[in-house]
Amino acid sequence: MKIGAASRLSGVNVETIRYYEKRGLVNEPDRTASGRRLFSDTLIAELRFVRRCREMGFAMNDIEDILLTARTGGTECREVSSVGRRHLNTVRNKIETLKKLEANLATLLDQCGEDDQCSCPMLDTMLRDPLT
Amino acid sequence: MKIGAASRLSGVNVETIRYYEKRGLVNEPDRTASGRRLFSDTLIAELRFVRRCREMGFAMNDIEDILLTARTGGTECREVSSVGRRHLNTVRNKIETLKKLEANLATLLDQCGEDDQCSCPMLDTMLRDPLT
DNA sequence: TTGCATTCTGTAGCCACTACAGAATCAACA
DNA sequence: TGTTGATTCTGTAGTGGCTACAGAATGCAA
Repeated sequence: MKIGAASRLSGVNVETIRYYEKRGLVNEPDRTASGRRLFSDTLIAELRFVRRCREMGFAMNDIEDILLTARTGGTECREVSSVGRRHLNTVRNKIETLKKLEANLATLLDQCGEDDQCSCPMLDTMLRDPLT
Repeated sequence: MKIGAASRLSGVNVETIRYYEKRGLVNEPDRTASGRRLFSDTLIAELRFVRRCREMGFAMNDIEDILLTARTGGTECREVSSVGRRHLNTVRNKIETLKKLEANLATLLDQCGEDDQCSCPMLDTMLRDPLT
């Protein structure tokens, strides 16, 4: 099938598919005589897999590693799950950072309240105090 | 003071200071006869403010808006705090997204366990199932 | 055959920096 | 005064993960 159908089936944007190909993330598809890409079911599955990994927040390098592992040595669990655990850590750290940020922001906004003040406590604080 | 000292005092990287200037985020500093930048205390304060906003995750456009408001009309609370509330929403959404992601990842990794399997459940799942 | 949809390649833009190259200037010391 | 090393200067290119074009070619239906 051609790239439009591949895009619909895999959920990956047409431009993004070409980008993945150029980046060497997925294999190059065959071509028609006139140069149009022809996608096999295998390739579609790979695209879908990449999309899911991206939705899980994996970096392209990680996905590349996983795909290489999957293509060459079968699906070696230890290899793959170590990438996964590393990523899970990153995600948890991000959540922690964002939670602190949320708390800080909420505190600042609380000071602002509803009233129509001339000077903004949030602005004042950020101009003056060190924040955690 | 020169850019190195300004960087130490404001906590903003030297290259980043020049970048902010080029972007028009902060005002252009005076120069020595030989072209070196000379930073006033006001400019240092502005840089520090920008750093704090960035640490809170504000986008440069938002910071630009806030600084413009602060420079022209004083510190109008409504203006500033609406930017703040918008940003707080963004942060909360991000946290929610990441939490779902964390749950998904943890589930997948649980299936993998400690054993030395030949096929990886995490990989299998991502190749096959739609994820929430 | 006309006209629209799809696809092609290649390039540039997004964000918020960071990392250089290569030149100039400055400050301290012999 | 000469020299060394630190700092600063401008400008450009790279990062990640796309997205958005331009301009050409091809495919397909009325």
